[in-house]
Amino acid sequence: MANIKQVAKEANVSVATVSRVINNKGYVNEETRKLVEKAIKELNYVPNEFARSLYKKTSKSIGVIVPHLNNPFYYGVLEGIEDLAFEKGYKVMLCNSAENSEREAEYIKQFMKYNIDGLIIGSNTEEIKKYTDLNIPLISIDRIISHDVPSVTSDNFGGGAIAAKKLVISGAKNIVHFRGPSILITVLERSNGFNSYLREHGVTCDEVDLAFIDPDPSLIRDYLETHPDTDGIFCDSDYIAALVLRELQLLGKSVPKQVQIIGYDNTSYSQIVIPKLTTISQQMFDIGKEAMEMLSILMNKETLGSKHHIIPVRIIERETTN
Amino acid sequence: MANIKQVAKEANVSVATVSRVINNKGYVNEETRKLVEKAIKELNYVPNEFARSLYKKTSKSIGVIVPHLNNPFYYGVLEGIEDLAFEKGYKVMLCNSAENSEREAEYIKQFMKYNIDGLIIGSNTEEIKKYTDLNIPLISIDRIISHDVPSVTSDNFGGGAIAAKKLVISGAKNIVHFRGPSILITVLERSNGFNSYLREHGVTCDEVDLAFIDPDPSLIRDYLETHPDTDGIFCDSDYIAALVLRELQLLGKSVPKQVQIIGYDNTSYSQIVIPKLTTISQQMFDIGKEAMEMLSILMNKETLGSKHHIIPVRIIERETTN
DNA sequence: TTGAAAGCGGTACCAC
DNA sequence: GTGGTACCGCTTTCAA
Repeated sequence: MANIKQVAKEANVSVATVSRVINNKGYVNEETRKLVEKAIKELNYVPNEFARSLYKKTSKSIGVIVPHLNNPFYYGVLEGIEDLAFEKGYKVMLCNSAENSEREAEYIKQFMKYNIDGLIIGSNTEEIKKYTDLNIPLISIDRIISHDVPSVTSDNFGGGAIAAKKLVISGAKNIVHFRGPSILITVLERSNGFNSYLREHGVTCDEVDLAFIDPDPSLIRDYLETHPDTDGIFCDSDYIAALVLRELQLLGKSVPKQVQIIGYDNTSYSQIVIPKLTTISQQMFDIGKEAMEMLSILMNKETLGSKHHIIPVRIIERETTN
Repeated sequence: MANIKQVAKEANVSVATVSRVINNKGYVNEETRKLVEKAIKELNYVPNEFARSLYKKTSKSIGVIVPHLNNPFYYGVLEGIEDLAFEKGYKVMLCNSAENSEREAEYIKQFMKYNIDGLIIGSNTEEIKKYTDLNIPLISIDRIISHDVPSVTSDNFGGGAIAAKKLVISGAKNIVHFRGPSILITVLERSNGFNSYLREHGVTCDEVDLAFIDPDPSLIRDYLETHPDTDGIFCDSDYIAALVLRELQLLGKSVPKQVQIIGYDNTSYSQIVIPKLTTISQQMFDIGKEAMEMLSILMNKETLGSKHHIIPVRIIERETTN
């Protein structure tokens, strides 16, 4: 691998001049520039980012922490982040914390060794202080971890409310919410939105907590068997909704005639089942993009207009509701 | 951020000694070590990896190029890679080429700026030379790109053959293969395995090419409508299989009585439909892990026992076959 | 067992 | 416009 010195020698100039050329900075004669560029090409020279970063104390890279990878939500968010980061010239160092606190800590340490310029967190494992102590620009996604830490979240409350509204308007009376794990703030927000609309309209509802990863179908079956009059179901993911639909069909229920279902996320699950799922669509890509946009503002030492951005959701009506 | 000098000052020793302590290398008095460790703790010191890499010309990081992210196969492979990489102390720089050659080239340039120690490619966009010219340890996943480049692939030929065998034994006569795009070598290998078993047993089959991302259901419907006697279907992904199942059900066909279906990948799609899909399971995680294992051998300048590893597949019989 | 110092590959200031 | 050079933070000889 050629270095700047060799290029300088080849072009018969000093390293300072080469540096000016590759950074497009300061005065350099057109002739000289041509010479240098020729040398660069000939030697196949690529500037060493370590040396550069060592001096500049910035790395043009950011860290992203997500709790899993096998989940369309984080997946989409990640794509949004990566897309804009690439455009802005930032590298993404990915940490899949796998819900493991030690793993996450080790990753953060690595991140710091690499002088990351900013961090996007979508994780529940650590206390806020661990992140703020890092003293670098910080954006939280999917939940607000503190008033001070800027965030991009999906409108979970609104999503719950929209689902409730649809179910109520369509005439459901006996409603159940198959939620994600209720330790998650996002799950609670959705619940709150869902319940508050129902309460206002004099409807009550049951709640069943399920894991997002590998939810246990027997919990669903048990509930449905013991509550045969259920006629409206809200699920915190399309995957759960597909599982619910499956159990209902095995029980001989007709959807949406006897029971209506609303899923969440608008993933491909919602389109491969019969009938296709009505679902709440989160703009994952937009969440990621917005987070990167805000982080980049912070990294440029500018200030954010508003700190907490909420990305709207919308209902996609398909065939599991009337 | 504290640096080595400050630590040295705090501990009243030279930077050389600090370096010896953090690297656990060379002689250092037990007393002095304690002193240094105390200073490190007090100043919350983390060695700067840029400076270190600059000197050592190695980065303890690898590059991984995948053609997409929204695909359970690459997803699983990535997890396998990441898992072992983390264990071995390597950072993973991810490139989602998004099937875009320019994007990939830009990423490779970035990788080189960061002195990656090795590269894992699972991409079809570039010619081999582009990769081998990099002159760093290289592993190809999912396909063999050249005799010289070590690879880890899934037993696609075997997967096709197993599916064919199952269908033939279960009595299917009019068989169709809903494939991925036939420009992909993996798709062709599966086809070859599938067809060669069928040929040996005197059965022919049709082939319909579909996109892996967003396959068009109307192509499936058209085929099924014009070939009502179809009784055995092999699909190159569970997602395609789920779509096929959906169309069959809409046409009033009973599965597996009238038509049998075999999917591919053993993803969650296979478990949410009724009936559950029989499918061919690829060990994505193992593929990733094996690739990282081989790469790490190469990076340690050791030589590989065998160059091309084929990871076996297995059939998971569920409810769409007899 | 420890320290001084050269050097890894760049950047940017200061002279000319 | 261009070149010399100190310096970024760390590793590793070499000498003491």
